[in-house]
Amino acid sequence: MKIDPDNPADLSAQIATAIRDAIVSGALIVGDRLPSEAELAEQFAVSRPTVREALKRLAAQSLIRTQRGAFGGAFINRLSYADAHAQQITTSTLLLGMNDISFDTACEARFAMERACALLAAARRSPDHLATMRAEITRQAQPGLTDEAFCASDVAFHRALVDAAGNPVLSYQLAGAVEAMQPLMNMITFSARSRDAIIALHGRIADATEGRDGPQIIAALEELERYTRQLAQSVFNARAARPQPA
Amino acid sequence: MKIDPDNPADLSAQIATAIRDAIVSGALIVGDRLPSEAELAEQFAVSRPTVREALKRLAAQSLIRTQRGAFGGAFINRLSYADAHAQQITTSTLLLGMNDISFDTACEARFAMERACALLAAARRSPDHLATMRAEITRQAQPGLTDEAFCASDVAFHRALVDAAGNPVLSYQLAGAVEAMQPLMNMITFSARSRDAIIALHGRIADATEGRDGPQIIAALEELERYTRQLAQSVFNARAARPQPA
DNA sequence: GCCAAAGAATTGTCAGACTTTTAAATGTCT
DNA sequence: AGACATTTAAAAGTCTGACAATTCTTTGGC
Repeated sequence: MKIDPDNPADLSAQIATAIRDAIVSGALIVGDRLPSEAELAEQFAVSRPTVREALKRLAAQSLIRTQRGAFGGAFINRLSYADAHAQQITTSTLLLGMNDISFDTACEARFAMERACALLAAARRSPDHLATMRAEITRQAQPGLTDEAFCASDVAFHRALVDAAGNPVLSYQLAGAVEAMQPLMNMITFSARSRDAIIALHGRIADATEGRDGPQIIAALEELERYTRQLAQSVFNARAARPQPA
Repeated sequence: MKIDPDNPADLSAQIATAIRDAIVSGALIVGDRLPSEAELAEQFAVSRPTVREALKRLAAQSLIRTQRGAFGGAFINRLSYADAHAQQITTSTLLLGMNDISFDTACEARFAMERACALLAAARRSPDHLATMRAEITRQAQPGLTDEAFCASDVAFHRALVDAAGNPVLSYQLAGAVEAMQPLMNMITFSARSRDAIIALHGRIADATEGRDGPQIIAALEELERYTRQLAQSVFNARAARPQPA
């Protein structure tokens, strides 16, 4: 592992890249301990703060974890599903928030991916997943629920459907698509009538999942996508008609 | 933006979280300049190295970019598709590499998501996407091609299909699924016969895309998934029968 | 008016010191 | 001998102060 002092890029970035490459290539494996900061500083011929900046870069991506004290140090971290999930969601949320992506585009992607889970979910759903879905539907029907809580429950419902597919990789990939939509969905005000419509569709999805009827899940999801896009459209129209001054 | 000095977590982590939250919540928007390191150090009542470690964490996630010189500093970065892609691929690759996920699980997820693009790709494909697909098929048929180059072309082919769906969010989400499979696929040795079979299926996919026949794309993808899993199975069986000593 | 040089702001890097945490090693008592 | 307290050493976490490199602005000269 070497770095080039003449490279215009930050030394800390170079060191981080060198170590990251070693991890991705398999030269460093989960549980391995990196040399101490002082040793790394010596190896790369840089100062300890520079090494530390590099390590913080890796820590930000959950690639390493550090432990203080004797026999502490930096250890190669097993990237857990939870960590990957979290990163995926942050990245997706920022991507959607910063690049004026239309609601339609995001919505289309999200439902296209969710429909991909339908057949697997129909085949593999457990009573547990069904129970979660039913529970969230019940919650969504509660009268005093804020829009934000309604959205959160909506996400939980759909995550249960995705998890029912029984494929952790799929769950991880979908997390970004489903959860990153939440801030966009939060912009919508859900009237009692629109809530009823959504809850009815959720009911259809839950029924179809219980009956292991994949195509029916897909049909309901398609309808839900249509309805969601229409709802968003009307919100945007209303907003355009009455431009809110700051 | 405040931090808690009594919190056992690193100060740099706390500062990074505080700034990240400000970005995600929209308090800081693209192009904004953060205060200089010295000013941040004063605001948070920590030293400059600590602030720098926090900034490096954010830089690792492409949330900020720094610029030297007068009127330089740290600026909120627009998270580009390219950056998001790259992060997605690294995360997915590591997740797959570190968690002994079975080939079948990864393969299932990847094809489930790719099939989700089929209908959109059929509706929206441009001549450009078709040309890329055909070109990659031609490359795959070349005799002297290494297994690695074959895999790379395979990825390029599938990415063209995904891009044909004309939804950048979908392309971004799929990037992880498709590209992260590559290291796993590289473990397979492709005989001339298996290459022919794959190329034939790629041909079917290209034809169906040209003919805007979504269901046919899905059917071909399903067959490709079956064939890929069978191929991997035979490789693993062969390996199990003749355990390679180190 | 244009070009070159000086100046100032800001990040990048270094050296050294001190603090805090942690686990191993050692010692002590029952 | 075994259990518990104490010491010790290694390592990350943090701070201070300094200097180098970079880059924009301003000023001076022509």
